[in-house]
Amino acid sequence: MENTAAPKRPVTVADVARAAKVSKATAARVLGGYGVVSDKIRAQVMAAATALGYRPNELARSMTTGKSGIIGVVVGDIENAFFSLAVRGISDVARMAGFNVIIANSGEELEAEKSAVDLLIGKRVDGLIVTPARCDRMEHLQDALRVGVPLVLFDRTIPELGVDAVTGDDRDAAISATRYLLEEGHRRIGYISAMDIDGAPLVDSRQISNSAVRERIEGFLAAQTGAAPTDPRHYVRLGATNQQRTDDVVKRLLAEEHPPTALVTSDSLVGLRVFRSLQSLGLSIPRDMSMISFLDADWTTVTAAPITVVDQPVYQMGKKAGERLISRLNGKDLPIERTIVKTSLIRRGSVASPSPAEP
Amino acid sequence: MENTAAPKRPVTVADVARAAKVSKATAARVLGGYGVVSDKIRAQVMAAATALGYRPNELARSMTTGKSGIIGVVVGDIENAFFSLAVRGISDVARMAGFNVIIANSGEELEAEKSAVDLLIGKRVDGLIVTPARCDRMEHLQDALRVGVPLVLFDRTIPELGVDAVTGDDRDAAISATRYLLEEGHRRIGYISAMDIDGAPLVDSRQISNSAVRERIEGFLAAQTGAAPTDPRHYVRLGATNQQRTDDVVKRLLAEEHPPTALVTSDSLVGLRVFRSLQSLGLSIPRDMSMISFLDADWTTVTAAPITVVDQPVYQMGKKAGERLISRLNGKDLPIERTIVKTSLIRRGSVASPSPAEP
DNA sequence: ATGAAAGCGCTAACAC
DNA sequence: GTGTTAGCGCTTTCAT
Repeated sequence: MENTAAPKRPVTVADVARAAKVSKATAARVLGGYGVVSDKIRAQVMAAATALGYRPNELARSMTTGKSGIIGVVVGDIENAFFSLAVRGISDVARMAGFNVIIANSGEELEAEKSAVDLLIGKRVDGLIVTPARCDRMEHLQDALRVGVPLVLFDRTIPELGVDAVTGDDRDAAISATRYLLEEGHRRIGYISAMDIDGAPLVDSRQISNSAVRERIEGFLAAQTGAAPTDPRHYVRLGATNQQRTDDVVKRLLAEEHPPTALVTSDSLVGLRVFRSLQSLGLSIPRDMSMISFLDADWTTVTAAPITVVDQPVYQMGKKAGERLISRLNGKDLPIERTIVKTSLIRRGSVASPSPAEP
Repeated sequence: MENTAAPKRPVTVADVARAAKVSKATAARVLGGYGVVSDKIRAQVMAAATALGYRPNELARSMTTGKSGIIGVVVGDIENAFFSLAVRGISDVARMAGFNVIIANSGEELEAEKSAVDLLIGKRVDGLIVTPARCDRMEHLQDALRVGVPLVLFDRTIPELGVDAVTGDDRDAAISATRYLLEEGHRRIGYISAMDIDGAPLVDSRQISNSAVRERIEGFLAAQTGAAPTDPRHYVRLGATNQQRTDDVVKRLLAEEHPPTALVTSDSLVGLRVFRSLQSLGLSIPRDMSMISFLDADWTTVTAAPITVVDQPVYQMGKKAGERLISRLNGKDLPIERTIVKTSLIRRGSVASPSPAEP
């Protein structure tokens, strides 16, 4: 006897109401779980509902309530372990709070980010968590604010925007990592990041539009004040966006008259690429080159010498961002806040003293 | 003078119509890009729209058209590189075709998968791509079909369901990997997977509810017919769901009277865990133990001996699944089809002949 | 080519 | 407690 046929037209509250011989409002009340209904009627309606195979139309529901129950998340690249872990954190708290998450990829491109935000607003998401590709372009984010969509920034911050942000303690983390290398005797340290601009030495850190990268570099430079024999900016290189470009960056760095004896890499993807470059150049870590990478990624524990890393509690960061947003969605009127999540240095085996001792 | 104030109440077609001094229908026509309107009026309306800062309410739009423009994707674990890559493939083709993707995590749990499917149907997704946690439970998927939501299975298949599926050539892949080990002289080969059941030796492969895992194991066994001195099922172990349980599984396997000389791991996460177990036991690859892992993951290229892997073109698989679904959404009436994507063995450095030669 | 009016499925006032 | 009635913002006949 099975389930009664294929209802091409979906079952609505009206259908259920009719079957249960009650008004639409009453049926809606039990189906929607609001208002008050007698147990008897409730049972009647439920019976009718399951018999007909009723499923609420969330669209219609959202439409009348004005809430979609969806949180929009715009990340730089979902393939990056950093973002997938963060998304997991966000999703977990979201699910607990009864929200769903819709994810969009910006590919770290401003235009894609813009249209993603636009689209999510069109879908009437209740709130937005965004990893802004650039911290100097925020019209689309102001748009979101203007239409009243709560926004939390993730990993990077835009102070002028006046919204919550959850980031790592990037400056401090970079300082710790750099100091550690300094203590181990390194005097020429390279810093490699993935920003999509040329691989030439850095001139002014303010030209870097990604606040996390910028702060990391500023910490890196600050830690070396008075300690480095030459301008440490000389060893800051951007543009490690893929393996080939990373190979170039690394090669050029090593071709310097006084090449660095240690490398700091700005995230786990760059770290992996740099590791491969070094590998293909036949350099051994930490004998020929020391290195520290940001993010405690999978691969850092299985290399011949496990990699010393700056451990960012990414999952926690995601959770924090989610919690913050959800608090706002639940009407809590909190002050704007930048949540800075502490990181720690995990010392493993990729750092050693430089072989030819420095003066 | 900036943008005119903060419109707490969003701008609707009616507002635009009023401002442009045309009827709601006309405004809707140009805003929605359908029907016919004179250029003059079109310009008028557009002007009014931008002036007021109109943004379409996609919810209302979906509500009346019955299409949400959303594809729902239910994956086992978004943190797993396998799934994030696949999602990327799906998203890319979806975006090109004008669809959005909403992702849900099942954590490989049937119940979570059920409610995810339910919820997505409630949100009126246009179609569904699901990685079924179990291939023997499909009521919720039949539900989807019953309400008319097109469905494509990913990575695993459920023949009885009669829907499209995109999978790897798991059986063949396992056969190739196993044969290769056989050719290298291995006679006792372990197979480790992550199914959430006990780590005891396998009795009957039909008890495995994940079709990909099952087929892999069947291929593994088939390849050894007549080649292995003992029943190869003895060396098939499940339950490597986390590092500790993997350590246990590996230890027990090595404690056998005749321990295996090579290991095949069912996916990159299990592979990583097994690698770590081996590492912590002080075993060197491939000297003390050979291994082959499924999936060409990041970490497999940076280990001291890079890992030989079964390379699954996951991104392509994701794209295929997306394309298939979108074709159906666009009304194409295709026959049910199981798309099997060919994999290949990438020989790197983790396989060597077993040290004490076998009789 | 444009306008008027009727819904989509649901919730939310407001009566009874 | 339960029923009645209005919409939400959009698309879509059906006239004009």
